[in-house]
Amino acid sequence: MAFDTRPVSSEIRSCSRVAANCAACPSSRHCLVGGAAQNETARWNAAVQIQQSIPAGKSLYAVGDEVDAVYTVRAGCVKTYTVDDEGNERVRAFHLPGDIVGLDALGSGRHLSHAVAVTPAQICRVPREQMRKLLVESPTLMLRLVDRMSATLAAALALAGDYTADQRVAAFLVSMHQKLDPLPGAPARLPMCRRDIANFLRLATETVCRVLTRFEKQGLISTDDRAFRILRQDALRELAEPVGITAPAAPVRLAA
Amino acid sequence: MAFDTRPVSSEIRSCSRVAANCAACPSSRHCLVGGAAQNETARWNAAVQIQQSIPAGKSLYAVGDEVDAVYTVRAGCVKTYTVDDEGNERVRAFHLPGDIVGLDALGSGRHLSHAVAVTPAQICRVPREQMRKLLVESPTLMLRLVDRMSATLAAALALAGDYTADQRVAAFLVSMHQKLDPLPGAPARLPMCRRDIANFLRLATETVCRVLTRFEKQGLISTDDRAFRILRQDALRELAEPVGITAPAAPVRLAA
DNA sequence: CGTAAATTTGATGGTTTTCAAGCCATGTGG
DNA sequence: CCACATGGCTTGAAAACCATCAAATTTACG
Repeated sequence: MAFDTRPVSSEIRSCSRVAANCAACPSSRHCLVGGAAQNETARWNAAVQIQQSIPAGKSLYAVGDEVDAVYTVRAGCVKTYTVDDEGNERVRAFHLPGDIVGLDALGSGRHLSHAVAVTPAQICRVPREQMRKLLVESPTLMLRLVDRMSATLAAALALAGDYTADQRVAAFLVSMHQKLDPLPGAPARLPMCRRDIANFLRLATETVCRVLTRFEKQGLISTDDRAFRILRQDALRELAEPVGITAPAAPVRLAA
Repeated sequence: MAFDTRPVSSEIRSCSRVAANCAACPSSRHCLVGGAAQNETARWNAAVQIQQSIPAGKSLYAVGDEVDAVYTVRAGCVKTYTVDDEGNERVRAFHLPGDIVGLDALGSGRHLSHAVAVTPAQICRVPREQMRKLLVESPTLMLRLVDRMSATLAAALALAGDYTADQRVAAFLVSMHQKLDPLPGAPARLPMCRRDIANFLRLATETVCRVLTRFEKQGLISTDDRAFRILRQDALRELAEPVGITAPAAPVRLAA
């Protein structure tokens, strides 16, 4: 059991269930509604039923569960994974603030993966029907969603190629740094343990570890436990480029 | 590269039309319409505009081409592949009799991959609009199509995992033997060269070669150039099982 | 029949995994 | 407060596995 007992923000500890308030949400700039017009934010806000604090290690849903809602991550980190015939866990994705969890099975109606909080997390719950209605009413949201889903698929397929450990780890660092979006000068802190990173990248834990130490020795990054800074973004991006999971530096453009 | 990749599609459109006759097609049992009711076969037959022989190495379409039709393979083998930034070819799939080629981009309207005949091939051309109409009119066809597409996606994702060369080759042999479906006692003959197999499986050509030789020494298969027999299906399937690209022995069952 | 391509085999090297051990922080019970 | 256990992280040594390089042999085809 991977409980993470680091101190968390008072915000997360205090509220278990509160009324949604997207306009004041600190993660809005990462969220699907971020930058949406006033009335759309309001509509979204009305659809979001519940904000809930999830302790680290707790499951949001399991394989086979009926899909009755999708979730957006407001704070913390949620991982989704599958389990094969032999019981081996296989991390499919890490979901950070603004990401949507639970879209994998909107078609079949039943979840194809497990979702577990990696760190204490705050999530917003959007009932399935509300979500569907929102998307029909708002072309902008729909476009954003399609954009995200295709990006997710591309990221999943990107890991399919036969890349070196260096390329995978570099791509992971760049991608994570981008998503974590730390304040200028501040380090980014990875929410997940090395084992999960390795599993996600299809590498041995030791390999991830060794690559990180080498990157640090080469002056590409600096690390301190789970926190890291990118010292030479150009070199790291060049390494990561063939993997192609890194979005361009500019924020995702949306179709008009 | 000895392949003549000049596009053939204009030739296909302009050449004299051969009347399709699905009822008499030797590949019907592999085809989407195989086993369909009489009237559905007739509808499909009416939609199929052209049967055309394609010489080995000729291109059906290229990346960026407008999607104006889908094709079904009647005989021979067609491979689809993408080309990355560095010009490296990457085989996505081999299409055998009954398979549908060109579905990759029904949404975007432009092909995302190249399609080339690996051997002399016979293909049937179904214009896009006809295809769409057929699917709307025939729920059975639609179900069959969805079934095939999900199987294709599963196969693509299966190769994403980190499997050993033995597992990959075993899975390939089992899968191909199943699709080639040789007469009892007869060997199956692979239509594609070792290089394409290796590319598809993300292995070096020499590795594929060595694994095949070893499999033969171990008595799992017998080979003669591109032809092969499976001598110990159980052992081969056990090897291939983690990859999971092999359908169950029974034919695919369709919802009523 | 001869050339080019495809296939096969051998030798070598690099990358990654595996096995093993040590370090460090955290938590528990005496 | 200390001894001890635990789990995550790191490092080292060895082996497995596969790619690469090189060359021999076979096959395809004009």
